[in-house]
Parts: sequence; C-alpha cells; structure tokens
Amino acid sequence: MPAESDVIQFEKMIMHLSWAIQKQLAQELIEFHLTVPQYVALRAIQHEENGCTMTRLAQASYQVAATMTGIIDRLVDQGLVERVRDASDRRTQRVILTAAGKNLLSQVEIRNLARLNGFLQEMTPTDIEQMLGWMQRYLEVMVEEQVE
Amino acid sequence: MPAESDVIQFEKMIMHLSWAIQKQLAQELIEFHLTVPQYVALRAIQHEENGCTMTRLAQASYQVAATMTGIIDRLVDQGLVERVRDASDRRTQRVILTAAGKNLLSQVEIRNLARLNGFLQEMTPTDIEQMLGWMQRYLEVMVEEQVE
DNA sequence: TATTGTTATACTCTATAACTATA
DNA sequence: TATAGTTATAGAGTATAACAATA
Repeated sequence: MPAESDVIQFEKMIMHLSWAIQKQLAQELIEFHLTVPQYVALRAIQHEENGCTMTRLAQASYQVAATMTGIIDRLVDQGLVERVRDASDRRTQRVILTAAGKNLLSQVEIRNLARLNGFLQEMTPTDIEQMLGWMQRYLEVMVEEQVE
Repeated sequence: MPAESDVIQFEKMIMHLSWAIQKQLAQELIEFHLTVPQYVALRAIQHEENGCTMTRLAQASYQVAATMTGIIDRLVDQGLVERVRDASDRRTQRVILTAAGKNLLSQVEIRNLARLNGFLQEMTPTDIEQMLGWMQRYLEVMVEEQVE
C-alpha cells in the first residue's frame, strides 16, 4: 500500500502534467494552424487503413459525434482531409487524409520526436520500457475501464 | 541512446494519455458543475496563501490574462471564489476561495485520490518514487524550459 | 425501428487588441 | 510610462436535442 503523501503528490503531478502537456502542445500546433482536437482527429484517421468513420473517430477521440462534425468540417476547409461515402453502406462517411494532411502530420511528428529525444536521452532503455508499461497500465486502469 | 521504435511508441503514448486524462477529468467534473480550466484555476488559488492575483493565476494556468477573467467570472457566479482588492496596490485583484469553493475542492480531491489508489496499489513504493521523479523531470525538460 | 451522421442552439474557452484604473 | 486587469470581438470546441437519410 502506497504512502498517503505519495498518493497526494502523484495526483498533483498527474493533474499538472497532463494539463501542461496539452497546453504546450496547443502552443506548438499554432504554427501548423492546428488545434489539439484537430490534431487528435488527424492522428486517429492516420491509424486507420481505409479511412475512419465518424462514429469510430468520435470514439477514438473521446468525443460526441456532433462535435466531430465541426472538427472535420474545419479540417476539410483546410484541405487536410476528405469525406468519402461508403459504397456498401451509404449512411457512412469515411474520412481520409489528403496528401497535404499526410505531409503536415509527418512534419509535426518530426518536431515531436526531436523534442522528446531531449528527455529520453537521459533514460536507459530499461527505464523507457518501464515507463511505457506503466503508462499503458494507467490507461487501462484509469481511463479505459471508466469509459465502460 | 533510446531505440527509434521506443521513441515513437513513447510519443504516441504521451499524446494519447495526456489527452485521455483531460477528457476523462472533464467527464468527472460534470457532476460538480466544473470545467477543466475552472478546476485548474481553483487549484492554483488553493495553493496560494493570501489569495491569487490574476497575473499569477494566468501564469500558473498557462493562460492569457483575458481568458482568466472569464473563467473567474463564472466561478464567482457559482459562489466558489471572490475577488478582493489589494489594499496596498489597488490595481491588483486577489482571488480567494469561499467556504463553498473549499468544500467542493475537497470533495473532488477525495474522488481523485480514491480512483488513483486503484492504480497505485499495484505499485511498490520504489516504483512510485521513480515515476514521480520521471514526471518531475519531464515537466522540467519538456514544458518549463519551453515556456521561456 | 435502429443506425449514421448533420444541423440548430447555447455556452465555455481561447487569443488579440483596445481600454480603464492605478502606480 | 508601465503594470494589473477588464471588455469587445471573433472563432473553436463542447454537449444536447431534433432531424434526415439509409439500413
């Protein structure tokens, strides 16, 4: 059983850090003319092979479908994604990345990885494995179990 | 030097986790009629002895002063904080928690700590110390150095 | 009837620029 | 002049409810 003071400090750190990371990400995305929710959506689309349906996109982004509509509208306006009607089920929209969208995502990724190296170079491979495992576990216990 | 694939996986995990934590926090705060920025502000005020100035509050929340005005307005409307003019410098506002504000914060804290215990009980005290150290270091290297 | 997605609406968050009051 | 804070404005994100099209 963990010490009470450690739990309190842990809670404080998680709150501060997750907020700070999001605010700083927002800052960095400005030069790419992206907001954080837009970036989250782009990455969700990127991880799907044949385009991502709006329902899937909403789930992956922890958003309501109506919210996604607005976010995708703005990405379409910027020419970063396109909506394609599914042939087999004409209710479904498949959102796909354009060439410009893929290009922009890889630029942001390069930037992210370069910055992250500054932190990870202090760590041993074992440290990194351990952190990855803990973050994965945190996600399972603290987030995914809650979203029932 | 860390493996390339670990860096990529780490970046992916940090992005996903910090976003997921914030979205889930937002979800939990609904029943307390709070938004995440409001909660962040309340906690910043809590950590100051004699009330928190708007400028300090903006810094602590990584926000612009004008944004804080609106957030504090809504907290005042809810009766959770009050604005008090500083006697020595009448330009300065000191924002303080009301009894209701303190009470609400402690309710949220109880909830947070209870949930966190589910995760931390799997960990040894050494694990927790190590995670705290890494999170602290991440904050220093990846966030605070950037906010020059 | 159920599902997919959008539209309408109302409110919060956000930054920029212009402003007021005080130092 | 400089600083602390607010107001005005415009746009993005957010959820709820009502809706259209398709299954």
